[in-house]
Parts: sequence; structure tokens; C-alpha cells
Amino acid sequence: VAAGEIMTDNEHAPGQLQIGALAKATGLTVRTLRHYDAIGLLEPDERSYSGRRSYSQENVRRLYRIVALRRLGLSLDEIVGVLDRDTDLTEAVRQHLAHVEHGLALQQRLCRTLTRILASLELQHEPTLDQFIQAIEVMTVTEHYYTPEQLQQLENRRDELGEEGIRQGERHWAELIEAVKAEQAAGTQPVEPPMLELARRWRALIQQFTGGDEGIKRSLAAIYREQGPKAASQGTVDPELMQYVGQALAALPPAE
Amino acid sequence: VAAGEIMTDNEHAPGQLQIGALAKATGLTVRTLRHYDAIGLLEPDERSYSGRRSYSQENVRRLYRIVALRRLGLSLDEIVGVLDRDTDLTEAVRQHLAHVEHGLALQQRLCRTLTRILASLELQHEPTLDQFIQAIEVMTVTEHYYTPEQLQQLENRRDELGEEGIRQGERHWAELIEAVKAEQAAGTQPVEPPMLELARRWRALIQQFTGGDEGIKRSLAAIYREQGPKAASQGTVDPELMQYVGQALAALPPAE
DNA sequence: TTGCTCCTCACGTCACGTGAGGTGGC
DNA sequence: TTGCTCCTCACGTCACGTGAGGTGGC
Repeated sequence: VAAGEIMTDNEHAPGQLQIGALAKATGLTVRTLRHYDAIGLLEPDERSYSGRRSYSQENVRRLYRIVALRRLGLSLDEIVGVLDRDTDLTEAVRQHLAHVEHGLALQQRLCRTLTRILASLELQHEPTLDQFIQAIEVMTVTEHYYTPEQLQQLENRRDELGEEGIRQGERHWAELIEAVKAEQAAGTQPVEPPMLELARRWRALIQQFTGGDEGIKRSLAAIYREQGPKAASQGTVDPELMQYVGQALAALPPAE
Repeated sequence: VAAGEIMTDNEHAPGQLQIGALAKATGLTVRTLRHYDAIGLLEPDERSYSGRRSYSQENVRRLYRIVALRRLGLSLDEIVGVLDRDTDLTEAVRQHLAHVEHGLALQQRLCRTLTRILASLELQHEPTLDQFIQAIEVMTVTEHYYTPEQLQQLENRRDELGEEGIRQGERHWAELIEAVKAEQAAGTQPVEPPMLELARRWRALIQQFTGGDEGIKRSLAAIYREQGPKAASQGTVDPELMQYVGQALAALPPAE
């Protein structure tokens, strides 16, 4: 036999590739190529008599396009659209970008939420599962009351304050609430001077939280109305205490 | 019959809820609750004689926890871990956050890539599918050669330059390449003064791209070596042209 | 009898991974 | 005969959505 006749299946048609060779060349798996065949995304040029897939150079070029588009995150279906049903490429990419950006925004919010949850988890000594769950519920319920812009504003203020500033604010609230509880336990009337002084501090802290923004004030008021003081105060104030403080606040002269 | 005996199935056990009522109360679908039952995440307290699910208050509390953890993006399996196999909550959240942040970083890179691809798509007059595909390939192949920090640096420089600066840079390159092609076509030798002048401009533009960073210079050189001039120049320079310029660059005196 | 709620299968989603079981080519 | 490559099913993934077909309670 002449040397030219000694050939592997691979070489029968020059430039044709078997599935394994193509997989190795592109870094894809054999399974992936079979999948692309099954859904009609990349059908091999021909089959050998024993049923083996044989890919032509044309197939290879198409595969490179597929891989490129996959890296952009397009779905196989969208790729079929671009390659075979002449979907406008620019338009497809534009839409895809919009989609990705949308998902990104959601992920970022989730990230911020998780970070805050984690911070409060680490702050609290022995956080009960229940306290934790409540923190999440409060966070998600209250977020529902603010517009995206307002949430952004609150977010910005937190950034301004920084880690330390936030902890300080939390300490101030905790101290104030303790002080109010003490007066309540001591039987102080809401309109007596000591409570009026605490109410002033209370109003100042709320002012600090809202930053004087009317929209945020209204949203906070809505949370009080519809979800009660516990939700509005992130679980720190119970209804009776709030009623007590409310009377003192009502007895205050209008804000200077 | 006494009035007390006239009851709906719903009221047989007070406080018990049928699946539809629970779904309505939580905003989940009936299907979802059945799914949670099927995987053992939330099994109803009991079944009525006709097989209807009956949820107790205890079930409801558990469901609220499930919903809260879902909002953080935990998988149902992770939730089972937290609720039943006392997985450490803080640890679970920490890991989940790390996971989300990782995905976020990938998404952000994808977003930047898409934005750039889109920008170049819009810049080019009649972008062929092939040109486009090549742009993606070039982008992904070359990105492989830079470290994350280097990519960040390049990203930063692009931000500094702004839209207009980038276009200007692209114009400069296009003009320079045209000028070199003209000299080549005119038969100018690489070492003749006109080409030496062009080579100086060439070196200056490269300097501008690398920002003088040695690491980026090395990465760019690696792309030339391993992927050829076409990839390194984002598809704008073919090998012969590069060789021609290369001779002129070699004939230049060392950079001032 | 008519609605309404509930029930149990069971397929589909997206892009493959991962065997099971078998055959052709050196 | 032994490896190696290749083949075709077919199940599993994640959290349900969506029918199909049927039954109990007012």
C-alpha cells in the first residue's frame, strides 16, 4: 500500500476534525459540542459511516463565533438568533447589557443588605435566630416604604457617617431608650421636665436619621402607622414605650 | 344541629390554615408551599381526612423564617441547614456574602466588556459580524494576559481619558497606521527619516497606552509574541506592516 | 348542580455534567 | 486482546410554573 493510503479516520477528509480534537482545540467539552449538535446550534458537516461527527473548517469558524458570543453572556437561543435569524447584533448586545445591568443593580442591593445584616450580627452579643430573622424582616419590610432615591440617600448618609459614626448613632439610641425606660419605670409623667428633655433628644436623633428630608420623614411616618413602632425602630421600641414617648413628644414646643 | 357544629374545614382546628390561606397571607404561591412540603422544608402540621394540608401557627412562624432567609438569597438547602441542622448563621451569611460578591465582580467585568463592545460597535460604520466577533475574541484573549491589577489600571486610564480622549487616541492610531502604509507603498526604507519620524510617533502612542508601566509593557510584549500583532493591536495591524514598523523602531536611538 | 379549593402526577426550564452500556479503529 | 475515541440514551441540576385530570365542601 502507498503511504498516502495509510490514514486515520481523522485524515480521511483533510481539515475535518473529530469531536475530541475540536473540543481540545476550543477548550470546550465533548458533551458541549454534542449538546450544540442536539439543539441545532452547531451541526457537524457530516457523519462517518460509523456515525462519528466530522467538523469542517466552516463548522470551526461558526464555533468560534458561538464561543465569542457566549463570553458576552448571550444565551444559546440568542446566539442562534444572531447567527441564523439575522437578529440585529447591536440591538441584541444593547438589550443584553440592559439586562445584565438590571441584575447587577439587584445584586448590589443584596450585597449591601448582606453586609449590613452581617455587621449587625457581629455587633450583637449572642444574636438569636429570632432576632436575626426579625432584623431581616424589618429591613425588607421597611425598604419597601422608601423610594429607590430615598434608599440611595440613606445609603449615602451611612457612607458619610462611616462605621464608627453608625455605631455611635446606635449607642446614642440605645442609651436614650434605656433612659426613657428608666423614667417610665420610675413613674415619671410624660409631660414632666426630665421626659421632655429626653423627648428633645429623641426628636434630634430622628432629625439626624431623616436628615431633615421631608420625603423620608413621611416614609418613616408611614412605617409607624402601618407596621408599628417595632418595625420603624428596627425592633428596639415596643408599642407601650412608643406611646409614652409619643406623649412627651406631643407636649414639646414646636421644633426650633 | 347546634350552631357550633356548622363549621368549615378551615375552622375545625382554630389557628390552623389551609394552603390557600397561608399562600395569600405570605404572598407565596400554593405551588411553592407544596414544593416546600415535598422537599421537607415545611411540612404541614397535619392533613385533613381528605388529604388537605393544615398549617399550624408553628408552621407559620417557620415559614416566616424561611421567607426571610430566602430574601437574603440563601438556597433552600442552606435554609434547611440553618433551621434544622444548626449551621452557624453568621458563618452561613458570611459565606453567602462572599459568594455574592464574587458573582458581582464577574458581572461588573462583563458589564464593562459589554459597554466597550457596544461603544466600538456604534463607532464603526457597518460593523461586520466578523469584525465584531474578532473584537470580542481580541478583548477576551488579551484580557487573559493582563493581571487583574493591570486591567484595573487600564480601566482607570480609560476613565481619565473619557469618551473623547479614547476616540482621539483611536484617531491618532488610525492616522499613523495610514501614514505608515503610505510610506510602505511608496517603497520608503524603514531607516529613512520619514519612517523614523513615524516610528517615534508610534513609540509615543505605545508609551501613552502603557502609561510607562513596565508590567503592562511586558504583558503587551507577550501578546505580540504569542498572539501576533493583529491581536495586540486589536485587529488593526497585519504582520507585514508590523515587521516594517519594527525595523524602523529598531533603528531609532534609545528613548529620550 | 355550580364554583371554589384542594389533591397528585408530571413535564418544562438552561446548559450542560455524569454515568450506563455499547461499538468501531489502532 | 488492550486502550482510546466515539456513540446514544437518560437522569440530575434549582425552585418552582404550568397544565392535566380528578375529588371534596358549600
